[in-house]
Formats: sequence, C-alpha cells, structure tokens
Amino acid sequence: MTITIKDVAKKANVAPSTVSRVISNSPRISERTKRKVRKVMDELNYHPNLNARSLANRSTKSIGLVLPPALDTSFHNPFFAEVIRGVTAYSNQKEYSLYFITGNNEKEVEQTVIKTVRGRRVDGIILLYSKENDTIIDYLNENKFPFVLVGKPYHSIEDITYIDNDNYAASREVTDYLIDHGHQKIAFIGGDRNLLVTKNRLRGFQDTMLLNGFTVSDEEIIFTSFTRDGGRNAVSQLLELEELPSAIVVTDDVLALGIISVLQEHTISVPSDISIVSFNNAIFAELANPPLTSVDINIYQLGYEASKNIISKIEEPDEIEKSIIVPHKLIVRGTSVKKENLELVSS
Amino acid sequence: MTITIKDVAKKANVAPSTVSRVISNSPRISERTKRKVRKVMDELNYHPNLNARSLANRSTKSIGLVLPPALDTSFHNPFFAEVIRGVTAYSNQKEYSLYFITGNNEKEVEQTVIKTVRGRRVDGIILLYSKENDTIIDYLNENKFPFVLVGKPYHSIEDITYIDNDNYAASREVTDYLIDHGHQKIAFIGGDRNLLVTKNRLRGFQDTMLLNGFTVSDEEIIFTSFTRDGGRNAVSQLLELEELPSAIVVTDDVLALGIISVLQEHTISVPSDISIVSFNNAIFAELANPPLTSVDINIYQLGYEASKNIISKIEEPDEIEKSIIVPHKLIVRGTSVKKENLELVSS
DNA sequence: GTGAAAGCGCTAACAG
DNA sequence: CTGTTAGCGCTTTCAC
Repeated sequence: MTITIKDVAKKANVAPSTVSRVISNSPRISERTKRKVRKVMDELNYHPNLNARSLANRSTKSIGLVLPPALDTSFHNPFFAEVIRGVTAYSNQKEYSLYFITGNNEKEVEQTVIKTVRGRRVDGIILLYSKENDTIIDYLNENKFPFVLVGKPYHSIEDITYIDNDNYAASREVTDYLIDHGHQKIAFIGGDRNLLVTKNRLRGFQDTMLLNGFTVSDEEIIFTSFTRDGGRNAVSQLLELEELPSAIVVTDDVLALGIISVLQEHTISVPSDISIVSFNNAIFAELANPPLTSVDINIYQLGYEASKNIISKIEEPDEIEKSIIVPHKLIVRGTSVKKENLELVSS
Repeated sequence: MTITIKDVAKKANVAPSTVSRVISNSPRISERTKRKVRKVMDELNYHPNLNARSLANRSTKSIGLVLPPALDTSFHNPFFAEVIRGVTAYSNQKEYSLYFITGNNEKEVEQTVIKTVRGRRVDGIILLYSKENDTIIDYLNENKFPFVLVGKPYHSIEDITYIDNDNYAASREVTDYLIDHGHQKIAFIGGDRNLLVTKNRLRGFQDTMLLNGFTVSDEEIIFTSFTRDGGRNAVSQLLELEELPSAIVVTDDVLALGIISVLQEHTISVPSDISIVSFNNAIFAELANPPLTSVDINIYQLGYEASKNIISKIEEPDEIEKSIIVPHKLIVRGTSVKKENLELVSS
C-alpha cells in the first residue's frame, strides 16, 4: 500500500541508496539520475517516511515549543500567538516543524518535555516561558540538549542562550516619559511577582523614580492576576491611598485593559485623571478604548530570533551562540497625557 | 551512548520483546516481570525512542493542529489559544502529542499538511479553520486520512466530522434580544465575508429582522478586517447612513473592540448611543471597556470535543463519528441596553 | 557516480 | 507468559 524508497528504486532502475541520496540532494549523484529519480518520485507520488528518516538519521527536523501550563491565565496572553508567528516564519523557511509542548500544570509540562526529548521527537527546544526554580531548564542543561529561552534565565545566565528585551531599560524609559510629562506620583502594577520580567520592570521603575527624587511607597506597588477580579483588587488597593497617583506603569497590556475598565467603573477616567503606560504592545493595544500607550517589545522578532538561534545551534553545535537583546520602543497612544497643572515641571 | 531496549533486556535477563511488552503494558506479561523490567528501566533511566516506535508501529500518538496562515490577522484571535487549551486538555490525558501545522500563506500550509501526513508524523488532523474551496479538506478526504474540522464545512457536510456551534440560531437569539430591547434599526458588521461563520451569523440576523418586520438595507451590512483601519472604515460607512442604527451585531469580539473605540472617537458612546452585541466571548470580553455583551460559544469545549473526536476516530476507525454542535449562551454585559425612548415596544 | 548490505530502535507474528 | 526472528523505511559505510 504505502509506497517506499524501494518502489521508487525499482521503477527508476537504481538502488535504494541512490534514491536516498537524491532525496537529500547529495552532490555525488549526477544530474541525470537525479532527474530520472525525481520523475519517478512524482509519478509514484512518493513522500519519505519521516519516522524512518529520523530513526536512521538521528535528526527530526522539528523543534519543540514549550508553552506555559494551559490552565495558567497567561496562556491566553496574545504574546504567545505573536512569538509563535515569529518562530514559524523562520522555522518554516528552514523546513523545520514545530512540536507543541504543554500540559495542564507544571509537572505535566515537564513530563512532556522529557518524553519528547528522550523520545527523540525534536532536535531542539524553545522555551516560551521561565519561572524561578525551573526544573525544565535544569533538565535540558544537564542533558546538554539544545534549547533557547525567550525571556531571561534566573541563574546560569552564562550557560543559557536567551532572547529577551532589555526590560530594565524599557521600564526606565517609560518612567522617564511619565516624569517628563509632569507626573510625580506614579504607581506600579505588575503581574506574577515571581517572573523576572516583572522584577526587572519594577526595578527600572523604582530606580528612575529614586533618581528623580520621587519616593514610591510599598502601597503603590501592586501585583495582581490577569483577570477582572485582579484588576478590581488592584484598583481598590489604589483607592485606599490618601492621594491618588496621576499615572500608573502597568507591566502588561491585558492587565492595563482590566485596570482601565475598573477605574472607569469608579468614574476615574483614563487618561484625564490617571495616565497609564503598559508593556508589550499587544495586537489589541490600538483597538482598545482608549488605545493603549505601550512599549512595543517586538514580540515577533523575539520569536524569529529564537527560531534562528535554536536552528543554528542544532545545525552548527560548535559555534558559540550569543544571547540576543531585541530592541523596544515606546508607542504613545491614548492612555497617557501631560499633567497640565504642574507648570513648574516644564521649566 | 543512547540506551536502548536491548540494554534493558540484557540487564533484566529477558528478551527485548518482553521489554517492549512492558512498555505498552501488555496484559500478557506477569506483574512480577513487569516490576522487574520497570525497575531496570528506571535504573538505566530508559526512555523509548518514539521514532523507532512509530516506524514499527505505524502509529505516532500525535495529532496535527492546522492553524490559519500565520500572516492572517485571524491568527491572533484569542479564539485559537482557547481552542488549543481545550484540545490540549483531552489529548494530554490520552497521551497524544500535538504537531503544530501552519505556514506563511495558504499554499505553505497545504504543503506542510501533505508533508506531515504522508511523512506519517501524525495519526490524525484537527483543522482549526476552513475556507471556501479548501484544498486541504479535499486532500484529507481523498486520502481517507482521519480529520475533524472545528467550524462547518462548505461542502460534503455528510462526509466530514465537524465540531461547531449553531451560529445561525445564536445569531437569531442575539437579534431577538436586541429587538426585545426596543432596537429596530440594527446594523451588522462581520469579518471575512467568505467564512461560513460570517455567513451563518448574517443569515440569522437577516431572517430575524425580516420575521419581525424590520428591513435591513445593504448599507447596514458591513464586512471588514480585524484592524483599527477596518473598524474605522466600518464606522465611517455607518456614519454615512441618514439615520444611525441604535444597535450593531458584530461577529467577533476583537472586531467589536475596534468598532467601539472608533465610535468613541466620533463621540458616539456605547451603549448609550449604540448598543453592541458580539460573538465568541473572548477572554478579554469582560476586561474591555465597557465589558462586552457577547455570545459565549464555549471555545474550550469546541477544542475538547474536537480532540476527543479525532482520537476516537484514530483508535476506533470503524465507529461512525457524529458531528457535534456545542451549545452557546448570550452573556449580557456593558455594551448593550434597552432603548428607553421606544415605549411602544414594551407593550 | 552508484550499488550492496548492515543497522537505526522498536514491534509483531509465530513458537513454545 | 516469554523468546526468536523478521521486518518497519530510511541512511550510511564500504566497495567498485
């Protein structure tokens, strides 16, 4: 039923090995026989069995894409769709396939990674998330299995190839921007406090505030989840402050969406009462109401570079791979304005 | 270097075939030897080579997930993340892996599908989108390769297993809801007019309007893209009408987001000037500003059922598979209200 | 430039 | 219940 390399060989009057060489376009085969064999392959509508190939080959031409546990709220972040677009663009071009690795919880994800790696289903791995004490990273490192991380590692920074933005710098820029626009009392709302992104963006914010002589109290730093309830809690914590901030730095657009909506419920309007600047410039940022002022972190490129990196790591294992910092850019839209009643600042 | 089934066999003093049977947990092996072999597998940290397995087996325990071309704007629709969550939930439980199939354009997607199918990398396929004259569906059908479609097929409905909502009924409900709330002049804004979802939702809308004695002119039916410009065009077309509608049925939450935002720019406020009801109840629907009144189509379940269907199709090919209609539910939130100035209707 | 033959790591009759 | 043996479909030395 299934037509194999032998069928092609027979019909083309060559040996199976010759057909194999034609498939991999070996230079040791004459153009003439290549043409002949290819013609037969077409006639027979032959397609190589990739499992057999991988087995003989020890190469799968696929890479594993590790996503956060599907039950995590973060799974829905448009961030992932966009990284995947970037990854796909390059890997498709290089004819690599993508294996989708996730699970309902962290344990499951790890099990799947191990099964996939040891089962030789993939040649390399792209980690689309990392958290503190990530056993997956440890596993891959110990087994010297090729992988790259989108984001920044918590430890062994020197040993891990990662693709990331300079989140600290981006956050400094954002804060500077707000300060330049007359804001002095600024709050910070972040997602999961254990994520390095959150930490770095917070640090950039705090440092910049301090450098400009503004203080930030603990109550003005809030961590919350990506739900409406999360937004609600964050806002009510904000409302308890004796003086409302005139601006908020929010670490993610989805978060910002929730915050804005809840603020509006309290008839606090954005940006006239409070300015908001968020991060990621998600696809809906410009569709939001008002459109979000957000830091474009080039998610697509993050994915593209990750793909490029892992593939070159697979194909040239000896080359030393450098981690990559992808540039960012603040996109000013409708959620941020100058604070007019502070003329002294514009001096 | 790599440790194989033979190593395990030798160390456990059994034949390789016995080890193989232990791996697949064959009932023909005694508990005692199973324990013995498993112990050795642990000691040696053995993991089966899945390619070898698939080759000998003619089964991969993986299924291919076909996404729309990555360059399509629809790729970003949160819809996909949520279906995938549903698919993952079931397939993980059944220990199936997911192969990610997409490309930069339709041609590429099709090529990848063929390569993956003929390369025997997957046992079945879940199509996450379909369009008119879809050659992928034809290919799979002709080759009798197991697949299910999330959505509704354009032709050969009888021959294709699909998982879908009753979009026509849902749309009728939505329109009825608006009419019940006093709206008489209602517009319709849809995404890609070639998609069957769009068509069915439009049909439900039109039929309901007609049945209630309201007319819908062509200018009140608009098709647009998922971008801010799309929203802008749609709104400006709306503004050209001599009389503004008091409500709009929008086929997708993302679209609704854009429309609302552009309306606001024109100081037309939602819902006080115009009510909006959209579809899908995307994850951000409740985070939006105002929160979206939207039809919950149970995206997660759509994915879950698709996964269940394809896996049972793979494992019991003779069973006849029935297509599944997943129920929907209108979730009323902040974008829709009663039109007060029409007392006559409430009689 | 091409062929013959061994083998990748596993499973599946068939025997016993 | 377990072992022997012959592949699964491809690649890769090693010859010639």
